[in-house]
Amino acid sequence: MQDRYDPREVERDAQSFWQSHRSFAVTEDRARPKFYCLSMFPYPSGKLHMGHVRNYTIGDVLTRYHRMRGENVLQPMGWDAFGLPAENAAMANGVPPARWTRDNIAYMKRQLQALGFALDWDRELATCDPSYYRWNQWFFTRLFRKGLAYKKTGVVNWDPVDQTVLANEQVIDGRGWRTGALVEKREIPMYFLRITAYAEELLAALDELPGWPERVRLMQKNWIGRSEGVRLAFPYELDGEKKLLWVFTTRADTLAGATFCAVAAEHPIAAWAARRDPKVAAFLEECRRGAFVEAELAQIEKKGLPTGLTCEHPLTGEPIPVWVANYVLMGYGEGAVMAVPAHDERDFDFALRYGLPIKPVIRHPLGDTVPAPWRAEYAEYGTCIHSGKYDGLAYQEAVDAIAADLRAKGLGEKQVQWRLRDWGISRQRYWGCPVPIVHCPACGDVPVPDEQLPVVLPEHLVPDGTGNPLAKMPEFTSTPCPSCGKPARRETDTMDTFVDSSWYFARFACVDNERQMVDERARYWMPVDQYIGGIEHAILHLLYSRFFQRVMRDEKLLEVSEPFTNLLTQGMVLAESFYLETPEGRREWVHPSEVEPQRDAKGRICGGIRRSDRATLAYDGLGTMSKSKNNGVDPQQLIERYGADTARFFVIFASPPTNTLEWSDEGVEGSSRFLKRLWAYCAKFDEPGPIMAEDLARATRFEIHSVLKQANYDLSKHQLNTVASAAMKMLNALERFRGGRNRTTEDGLSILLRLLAPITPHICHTLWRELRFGEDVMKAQWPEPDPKALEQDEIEYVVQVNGKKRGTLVVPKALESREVESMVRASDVVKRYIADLSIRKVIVVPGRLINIVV
RNA sequence: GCCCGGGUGGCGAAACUGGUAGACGCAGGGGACUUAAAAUCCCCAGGCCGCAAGGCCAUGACGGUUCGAGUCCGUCCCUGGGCACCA
Repeated sequence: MQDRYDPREVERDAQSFWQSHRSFAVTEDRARPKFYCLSMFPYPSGKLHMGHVRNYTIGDVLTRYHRMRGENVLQPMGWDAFGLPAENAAMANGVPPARWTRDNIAYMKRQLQALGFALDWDRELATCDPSYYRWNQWFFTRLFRKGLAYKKTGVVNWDPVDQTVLANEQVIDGRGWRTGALVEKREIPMYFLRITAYAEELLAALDELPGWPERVRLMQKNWIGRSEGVRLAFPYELDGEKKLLWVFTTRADTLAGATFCAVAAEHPIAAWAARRDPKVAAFLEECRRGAFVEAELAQIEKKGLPTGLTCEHPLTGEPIPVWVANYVLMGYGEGAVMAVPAHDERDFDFALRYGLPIKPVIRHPLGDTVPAPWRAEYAEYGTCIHSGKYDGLAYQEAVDAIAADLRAKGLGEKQVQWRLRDWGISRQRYWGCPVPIVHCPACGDVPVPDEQLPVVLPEHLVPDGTGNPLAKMPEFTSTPCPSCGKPARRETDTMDTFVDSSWYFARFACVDNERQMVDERARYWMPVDQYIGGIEHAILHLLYSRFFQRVMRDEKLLEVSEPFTNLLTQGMVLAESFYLETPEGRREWVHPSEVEPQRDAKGRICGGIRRSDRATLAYDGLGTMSKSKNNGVDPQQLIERYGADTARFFVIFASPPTNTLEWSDEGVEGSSRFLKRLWAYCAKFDEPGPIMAEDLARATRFEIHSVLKQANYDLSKHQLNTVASAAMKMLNALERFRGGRNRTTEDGLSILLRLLAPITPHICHTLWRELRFGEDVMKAQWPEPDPKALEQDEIEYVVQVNGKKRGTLVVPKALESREVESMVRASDVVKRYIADLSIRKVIVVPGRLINIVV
């Protein structure tokens, strides 16, 4: 065996062993428990980033651990290959997205292979392959026929110069990223998936996902957002016609305090008002150019105008003015609200601003009045006042009574409202899965029949930023209607890439099936037993996948309802970012490795200096590594310099998987040092050494097995950083005894190598063979601590006086608490710290600690 | 703004779900080896006071519960993620 650790050689040998033995190819095997371990597939952006390395190393550690436990483990890999960056790259370089994407896949695949992941590459898939996306299309047409996919208008960002739809990401400060033009909202027809039909089930089932982090379940719960309330109507008359303005409220108990109503800018009443009043029209125009994403919408100044319409209070018949306000969302509830300024903060601000009446109707903790400024107590539940017959009622009683009365008048009823909206999947973009619909002047929207699928996306096009190139391609758009055969137009919208990623995990089971979306094998492998991916996907991707899984279940394609039994959400890899503001106001992002950070008095980074030219840079804080901010650390250099095992060990050791990881290059060196030390220890393992004294052997054995016990516990909790620490502790324990193979060191080293094998598989593979422990460490049995090695005759108690540590006491193991107590009363510690004070109480925590209260 | 996390030495972290705060590492200091350096090995190391024994202070801040709080409760500060067309 070589003296020097050469990762390149070790990794090449191990990888070729796995390849020639087809070590990671798996098939259905009902004799063993199956374990489907999946990491979120990457978008092929060019090269792996640290987040990928972290994600896939965590997944690989769990995969190999479960394999060594004798389970039938599937770990596949694929590519989330459609998406916007490919179009951007195409525009920048004039290369078709297809070629850019496939080149990236080839490069990133080599990187994944270099990292030695135990992947079954036979199952590789890319969502941009027709063999994959045809099943998106097939499934869509089934949903369309069932009404679970449907068409309605939706709002998009419109760049009036490029005449194109922009993604939210492409809108910067309200302007198009390429043209700088003010972006407008535009309503266009789109296809939606009826996820709201599953809202109730998606919510209820969260309680039966013990393998998911509590916080993810909570986020999903809040996202789905079930609220119980009352849908009620304010009658009004328009052009001699009686009409109803419907609103939804969770606070029907405050109805008597409603002093005005407010409608969203997109509400029909707002449109009506705009036709009569140019000021309203201008306001709507302003809203149309205003914020689009919810985060901005929630922070804009609350503004509004009277529509000129007055309706009746449904209880009192009093006149209630109707306003249009920019804080009312068309997408939630009825697109209109009743405003109760006394008990709702937004309504309160709005009423103050426009001098609208504020009428308190709830007795809150601060009293019966609501003087400005706003206090959170005003919104609390309390008993009704100034509410006529409802006075004195508590929240629920009031809601029940009011709902019943409204119902009797036909002006309202209790309703469950969801925050969740249907999923708009149409994208006016080229590089995606074509929506399989043909528009026929005679037959309407006709789904493409199964035998004509897939609708193949032409791959040679290069988008130019002015709309979808498919729309300019008659060979694509002109097609006979599948229903009547007359000339018709093919839909050019493509699907949201979240559709692709909502079921790929099932397809890995049967990538080669050309006849079916999924088959028997998918029913064997599903659900995914362990899913691993970034916390940033906690809501959308995971919710869409849960929805898809249920629809597939209802289509009798799969049996289970939940796609992912256990979920590990890894923390993001963060890095600092710095930029130089150019004279034109653009930001030129400078890579952190080229920056000397500058710190303020508190030691916080507040800016930076570029090393090359001493330019002063602005600091943009810590954030996720991204191309746009030029702050990514390229793992390739790490792998080339230190080898895959060091890179793997480091990302596992640096931080627990769920923590965010603030990247720093220091520390990698230590991981490399540990592997070199391990190698050096093993290289001398067979050299003769001194005879090991019995008590040293016993102590070493105790150390190894107790560390192993803890490591196994940590593994079960997925706390992998301490498993890496455990391996280091084991090597430290073995090194205290220098050289020589004996029963103790052999036992210890074989445990160490097996414990470490999932993290650094290459070096462990080689050492396992070199030291003749066996043929393949991956086939070795997972180590369990020997209870005999853990036995101890004596226990060391910590002795505290009034909760402060004052000493220790070694006590024979078998003693009862009472006996321990009398021993401690006679001990030096008591003599020294207590002297003549009287002992009030002695608390003995068995096996651990004694606290004397004086 | 709303929803969900996190905050422990100079740095990454650990602490068996209320019981010895800082395991294991990184960076640092000292030493050995070397002509020298690198590599490797050994030792030291939370802060303050003290020659030492030892004492006091310390888990973002301030309160609370408890014999005992990094851990539980309350308020506040800082910070990361998500907010539906980035993936």
